[in-house]
Amino acid sequence: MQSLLRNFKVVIHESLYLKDPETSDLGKNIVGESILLIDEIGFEKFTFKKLGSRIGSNESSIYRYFENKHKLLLYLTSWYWAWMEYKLVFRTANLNDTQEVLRTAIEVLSEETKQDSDFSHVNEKILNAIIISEFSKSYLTKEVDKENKEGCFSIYKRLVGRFENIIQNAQPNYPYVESLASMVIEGVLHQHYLKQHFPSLTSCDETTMPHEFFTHLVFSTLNLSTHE
Amino acid sequence: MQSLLRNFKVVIHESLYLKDPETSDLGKNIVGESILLIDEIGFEKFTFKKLGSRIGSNESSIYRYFENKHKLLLYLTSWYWAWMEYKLVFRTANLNDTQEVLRTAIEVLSEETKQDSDFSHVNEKILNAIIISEFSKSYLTKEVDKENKEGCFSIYKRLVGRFENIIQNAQPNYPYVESLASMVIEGVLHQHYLKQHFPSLTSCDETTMPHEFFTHLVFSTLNLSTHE
DNA sequence: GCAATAATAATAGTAATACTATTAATTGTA
DNA sequence: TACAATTAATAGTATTACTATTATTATTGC
Repeated sequence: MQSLLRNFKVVIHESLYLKDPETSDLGKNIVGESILLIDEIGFEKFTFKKLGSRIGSNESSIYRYFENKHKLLLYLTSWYWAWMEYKLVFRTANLNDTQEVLRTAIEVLSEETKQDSDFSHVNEKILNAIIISEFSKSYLTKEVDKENKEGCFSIYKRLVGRFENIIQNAQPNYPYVESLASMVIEGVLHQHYLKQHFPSLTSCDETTMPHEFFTHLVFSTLNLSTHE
Repeated sequence: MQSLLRNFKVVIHESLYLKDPETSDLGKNIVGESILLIDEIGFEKFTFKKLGSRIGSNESSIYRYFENKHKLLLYLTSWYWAWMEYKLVFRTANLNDTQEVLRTAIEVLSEETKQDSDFSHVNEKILNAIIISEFSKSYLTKEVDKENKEGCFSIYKRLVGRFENIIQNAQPNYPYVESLASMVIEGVLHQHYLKQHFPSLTSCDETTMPHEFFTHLVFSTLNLSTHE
């Protein structure tokens, strides 16, 4: 997988940037370091000025790549979901059994990113961490409908759509595919967050992984046995 | 219920305010109008200055009640969850069957607030709307652990705890109560948001209510029949 | 009814944010 | 070498998120 990922280039909707950050060292640096800085100080306190001084570059140079920090967040989240989609498709590719596909999909969606796969300027482990705490902020805004029309969330929606298909294939009669798919993808992030900050509100800990909870949930909701 | 609610006074942890807004007209006005203003322009663009000019009062006067806008949001969300807890307890009070209690609880948690119950300065319908789009922002911050220790989220945690008990009573063997409870409460808000802004990602629409999806989900996960 | 006290309003001021605009310096490429 | 594109540096603006001070208005205690 490592080597395959080396050839993986994320295609991000061009309304999310002014200049494609993949086309220059500065651009890659902006993306790579913004992930680390957002993780350290949180999105609210993150500014282009701070990022500039961190990468030894100027505030205004960053503005040539991204309109503002919100668009940068949209870029990073799109990157993450494109990467997740890639993992999902790859890991379920050669499976024949629809239930096996479903089980694997839930695993891919809910597993922690253990280590930086290190095929690019992006640290996926830390990107995963900021998705858990910042993703919601990318769409819980007053501009959501406008940005949605512009295609800012298309990668995420495509991923949810893929997961919907996987669910539907495993259980063609289930009537709430869309809600189940979106709830699991969002719920996984939420459970990871609770594990870190509100342990009393989750059953997930060192011994119980989110994926166990979600596998049980989805399979019993779909009236399928988990073979466990 | 209307008349009972008239006697209902929400007790909010005092670390969330500098001066209890319930003790003056200005305070009540701050709370009441902040809900409307946040709903109109969104939490990011909401400022005490704008609120001040809206209520014909001064910015600095608002600072005597709330340390900053984040604390005000914590106050409003606590108020909402306290009100929800009240509705939950009240509506499940005289039910004997544990499954009936569970069904009702899911209904209370996932139903839309249809109209302002008008027993206070708070418009619950609009408060419900801002909870859907702003609640996550109250805890997805770098200060979450510190504020959690101070008790800022205790009402919410208590509500989740109550729902956990309801689930556990209906099915004592279920191993993921905490996660199921927290996921449903959060998931309800998420499905409502999707319904408004990403209809393709949810099965909920004019004819299908979130509560149907969640009832089916919870009952099948707990291996209980829904009698439907 | 008056004084004391508390609450509110008005004003001013600060550091930081979220940008935009202009010009200068550097680098790549034909 | 030249000229185009990129990046850096500087400056500037309006707004935000406050704090501090003083003035005014209400409330309550005696």
